[in-house]
Amino acid sequence: MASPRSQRPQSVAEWTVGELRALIADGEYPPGTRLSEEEVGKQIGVSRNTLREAFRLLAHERLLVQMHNKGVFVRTLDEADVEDLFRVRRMVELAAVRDLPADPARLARVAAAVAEADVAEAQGDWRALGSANLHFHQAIAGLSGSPRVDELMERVTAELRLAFHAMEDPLAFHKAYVERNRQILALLRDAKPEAVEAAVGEYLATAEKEILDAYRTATPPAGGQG
Amino acid sequence: MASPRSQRPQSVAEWTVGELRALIADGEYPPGTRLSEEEVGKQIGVSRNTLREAFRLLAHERLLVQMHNKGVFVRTLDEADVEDLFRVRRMVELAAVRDLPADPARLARVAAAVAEADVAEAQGDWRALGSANLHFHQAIAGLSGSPRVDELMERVTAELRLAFHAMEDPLAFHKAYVERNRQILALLRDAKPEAVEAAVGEYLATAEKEILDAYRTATPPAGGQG
DNA sequence: ATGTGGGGATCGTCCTACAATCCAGCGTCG
DNA sequence: CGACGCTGGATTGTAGGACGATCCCCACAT
Repeated sequence: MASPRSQRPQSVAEWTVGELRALIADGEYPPGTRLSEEEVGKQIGVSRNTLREAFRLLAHERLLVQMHNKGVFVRTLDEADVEDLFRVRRMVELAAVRDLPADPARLARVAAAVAEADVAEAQGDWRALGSANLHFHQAIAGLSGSPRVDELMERVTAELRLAFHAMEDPLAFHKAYVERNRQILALLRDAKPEAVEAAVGEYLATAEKEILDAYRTATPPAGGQG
Repeated sequence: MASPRSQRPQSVAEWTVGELRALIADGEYPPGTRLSEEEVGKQIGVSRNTLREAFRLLAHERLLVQMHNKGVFVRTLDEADVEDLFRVRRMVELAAVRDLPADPARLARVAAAVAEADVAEAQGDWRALGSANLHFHQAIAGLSGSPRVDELMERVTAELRLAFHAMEDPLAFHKAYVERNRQILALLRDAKPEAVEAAVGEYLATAEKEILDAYRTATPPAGGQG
């Protein structure tokens, strides 16, 4: 029944978490959607118990919000959320590039993300392009070599993806950053920490502004859920 | 039945999470302990379903580890964990004091933590003293004014607490940092960012070294748990 | 000493049950 | 005609039972 997007689920509950995460990221369940336990359970083929375990986890990751006796909803980010997410990104990404590791092999993941973006751009797939860009920045954060930072960044990007759905022209939005990321990679290869830090900082400022502008332009859907 | 350490549980599952967190932090369930679903469920008075929701959450927070078909165990930190935790602390705490907010009112929480430590030290309660010290550093991180950083730091300190149980003389260990924290508070009040950053950095280096030394001295309990 | 095969215990998952709560629709009353 | 309040249906929150799968311990045989 469920799509074969999964890996090798060690447990049904874990698999369910991944499945839901993917469904949310892909916009199958857009922000604001109410996820009925019975319905979703039937749809992806797990019991209510297992599903509730997954819901609780994803709520903890801020991808869902649980409203007592009313159900769980896909999270809708507000401006404060976006600002906070970028605050965290600044902290994480700038710290990562500030103390650059001597090991250039670590740049492989960064380079891979750039290549991924090229493919996605060629295909005009904005969702894949957005993912590629996020992967790029996960790789940047990954330069710190910290498992916990990696996990944090994964959560941050997952949340940020929720904001993408608010963009008017996602393809154009994401396209603008491909070149920028390529330049950052070049600076990383040249081992110029200050230049990298400046470039990443500038990137983050621009992206934040652009997303916030989109938020302020769009009619606030009013449906308060927090 | 369960102790009145809880707050205002919006749901039993949530309350259970808090309860377990407290039991682990207090050393009631020391690292390595196996938590039987049936046993714990009976003990704190929740059904197995609810308990499993809580377990899954705490495993996600790295306070527990779930081993397939073998049960959940209280996490045991290894050296790499401690190093990573301090890596994150450096990133978070140094970033927080680097961009100091002009608002001195934010220092209230920091000051409160110092006072808390004084009380705990006077009473010779090492657990309370350890908590106070952690609260101090949560307050430091809180200077960033980011909800997500706050949450991250809460998780980091919860994990770090697991390491405290490995210390030989916890009271002496924690005592050493009270004065240090008081000095940091003074520097914060004087609004001397560089000095604060240096002091916090030095603090972290010392604490990390001390904990790691304790780990290397203690006989490695060998019980690998994933 | 080593290998093998139960047997018991626990986990993982699903299912059912039921009180608590919310929501929509409807009727009553001002 | 609009506001209020009630009832009924639907959904959540939690408990509890069922059952296969898996692991661990131990007796037993080689």
